[in-house]
Amino acid sequence: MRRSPNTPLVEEPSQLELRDGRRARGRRSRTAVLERSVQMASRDGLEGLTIGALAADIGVHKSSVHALFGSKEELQLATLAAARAILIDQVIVPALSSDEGIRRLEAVGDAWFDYLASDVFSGGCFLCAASTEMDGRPGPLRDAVASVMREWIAVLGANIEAAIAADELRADVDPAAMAFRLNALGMAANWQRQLLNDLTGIEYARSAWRAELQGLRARRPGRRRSRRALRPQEGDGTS
Amino acid sequence: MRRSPNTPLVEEPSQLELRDGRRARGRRSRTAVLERSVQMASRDGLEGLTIGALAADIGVHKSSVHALFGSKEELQLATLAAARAILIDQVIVPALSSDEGIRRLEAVGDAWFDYLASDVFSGGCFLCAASTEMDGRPGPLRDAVASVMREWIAVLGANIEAAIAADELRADVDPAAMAFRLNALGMAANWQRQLLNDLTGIEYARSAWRAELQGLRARRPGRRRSRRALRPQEGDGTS
DNA sequence: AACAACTATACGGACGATCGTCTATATTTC
DNA sequence: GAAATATAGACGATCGTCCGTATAGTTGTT
Repeated sequence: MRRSPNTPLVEEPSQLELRDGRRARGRRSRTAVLERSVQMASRDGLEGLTIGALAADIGVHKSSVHALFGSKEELQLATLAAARAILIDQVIVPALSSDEGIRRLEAVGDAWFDYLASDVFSGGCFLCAASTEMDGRPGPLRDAVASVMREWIAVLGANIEAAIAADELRADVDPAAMAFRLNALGMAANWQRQLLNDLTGIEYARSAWRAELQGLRARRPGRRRSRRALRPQEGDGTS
Repeated sequence: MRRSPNTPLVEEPSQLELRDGRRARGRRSRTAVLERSVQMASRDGLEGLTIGALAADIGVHKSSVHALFGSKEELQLATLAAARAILIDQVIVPALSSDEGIRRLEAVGDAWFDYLASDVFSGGCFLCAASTEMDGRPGPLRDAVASVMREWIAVLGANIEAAIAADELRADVDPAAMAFRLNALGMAANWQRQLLNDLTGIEYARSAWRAELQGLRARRPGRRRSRRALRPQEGDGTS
């Protein structure tokens, strides 16, 4: 496919455009590239992402893609940022309508597992893949991945703390430990779905996520349950 | 470093040699290559593993390494097999001295977390990395990774079933779901240790692993506990 | 025991393909 | 006019693979 020099890579402006200092045409082209690069990177990894294959996929010259981002590392960082935006849109934003604390943790879990079961990324959870891919080598890309994951863990931890403060969770719950366990469920669910083509892991994780929230309820539980003193549920996660 | 043509890549025979149909000299050389390739692949991934870099690391010509395995894919498969052998040696074998069921699950957990905290692989748990790396693309390599992981899950599941049969775990425990949760703890522990350089995840996982085994004890618990009816412990994993 | 035939290694060098990057140039946009 | 965008083409580096050749190790024959 040959195009006359300097027609834009996309015609229609996307709704995902970020307001940076650059011009509108390039912004749209960058967004269009990133929409493909997140998919490719979710399958082949951030390192397996190549400018040539990406350009061929879009139908554009290699140097055009390169020029838009300046270097491969910048492309990788932009791809990571785009994936983060998608994750926030898919998992965090839907949960913001629920009250902070237990309810939002439930909502985040629901949204996360829906997202893991969906095909938002053709190669599975982008950040799960990027985490294990980048964890061995130093550099700004690894730091960026770690930063995003810290954000995610912090969201879980903050809501656990809020739940404790609101007496929705027992006071002796360690927020960091509980956030670790909740996060572990999603990562393993993504692993089982992607590698073994098995969706039951997501259901196991859903059950275990609920059990974790139910099992550690404080003596005075939230609105939903009886006001009488309640023994903590044991919850083995098998529905 | 120049070597006269056809001196073996290693002088001393290793104790890890497999008895295949090939000659002894090449077998030793292959083993020597694999000792390095598992380390490189644990850092850079199975796909990031390159014959050239591997040969340079050992101090051998590129074509020598290639000839020993025939193709890069064969090298990758052999590297995976070598990593599997190391994992078995580090995690499974030490637990075989414990009785099947709860005791072996405890032993496997201990060995696994010791292994995850160690530097057996410089890039972290080989199979955790290979799982998320390969899960997007079809082929024999992905199948091999999936096969090894199925083995691992099956080991957990078999011991959970044995524990149920021996009344060490409650009869209503779903073995597959519990194996999923146990596996999730290790994968997340490896993730936190490698990406965030934080060993506390391993301690969270240890506690949660113990809590999982303790919390789902059957009414008639094992030798260690009182014979009186015992309420299942709730166990939030915070020590 | 000696020798030849043969196979498995190991090396050196080359192949085409693809990688990221750079330069030059044309066009659009501000 | 200046800055940004897009194309075309080339660069050296590295990728996996292959070929030719030399040697070591084994096997078979005498």
